[in-house]
Amino acid sequence: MVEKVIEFFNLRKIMNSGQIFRMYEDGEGIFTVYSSDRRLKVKEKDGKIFFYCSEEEFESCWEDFFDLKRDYGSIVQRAYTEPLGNALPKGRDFLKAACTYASDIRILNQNVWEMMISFIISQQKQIPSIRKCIEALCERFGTKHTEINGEAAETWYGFPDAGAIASAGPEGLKGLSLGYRERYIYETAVRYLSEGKTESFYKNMTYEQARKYLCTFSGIGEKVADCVCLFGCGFSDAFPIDVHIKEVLYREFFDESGKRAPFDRIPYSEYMTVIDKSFAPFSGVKGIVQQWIFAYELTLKSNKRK
DNA sequence: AAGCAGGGGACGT
DNA sequence: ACGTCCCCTGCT
Repeated sequence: MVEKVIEFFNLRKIMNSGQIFRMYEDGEGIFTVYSSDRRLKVKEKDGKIFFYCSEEEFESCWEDFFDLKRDYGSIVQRAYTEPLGNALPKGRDFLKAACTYASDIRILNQNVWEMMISFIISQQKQIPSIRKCIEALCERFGTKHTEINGEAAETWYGFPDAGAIASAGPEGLKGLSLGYRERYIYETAVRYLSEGKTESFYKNMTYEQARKYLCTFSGIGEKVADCVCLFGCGFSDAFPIDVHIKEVLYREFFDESGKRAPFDRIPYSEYMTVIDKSFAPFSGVKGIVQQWIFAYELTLKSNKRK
């Protein structure tokens, strides 16, 4: 077991931040995280974090997975001190509030292949349904793991590799509630397999190259590519733009001259321009700002519903 | 109770 | 720049 005191780290908020789907809270402050064929239990108690793994596994895997080597404090400080690229005072206040709420969310460094499939599944779906689909996919195609911890033996499944999905054939994904995404997943698996690239292939490209390359896979468009870049490839400048982000940017960061069309009918590229301008002080870590804004906007919405 | 709208999009004339 | 795609969920 590894015990740490970690600033800017909140497991529950990370679990609910939409960047990871295979993470569960089993009891008060006790979480299980799945990634590829690994599983980790983590506990938060009295300001300490307990990682239930060896020192060696922590250093070689989970420390990077949870992005613990990054100095989040300096990024947070920028949110309060640096002027924003645009002149809208409203946007600046919103960013500060978002940072105050969400600065303890880390951007995870997850498996690239797992991110590709997970975010292909995510399109036009809500989070609980995404979780169910991914879990079903793991049960059907993933490696079965059986561990005996003391008296209790429990079974869990790893995330399937491309070969397991490809060899099932084009009809192999039926019955998993994937809908039109079945074809995307199958085709992406076949191509990923045939190319035989490893994670480092994606991570060693520039962000722009990786993004463009990912978009050539079936079922991966700009938004999904940005999710893979940010949560998988380690490109912390990637800024996925979904409907929620569009709504916030439109409301808080657009000047009136940019508002001729409804927010959901303005193209991705125009939002990218606004982001580059508004968040220039965060160049290199724009994706972290995205996560603050996204998480804060979701809580605003869920509070409004009550 | 059946029917509708919408969901962290991608793709195609 | 538009409609269409599958499937689920929540609402009525």
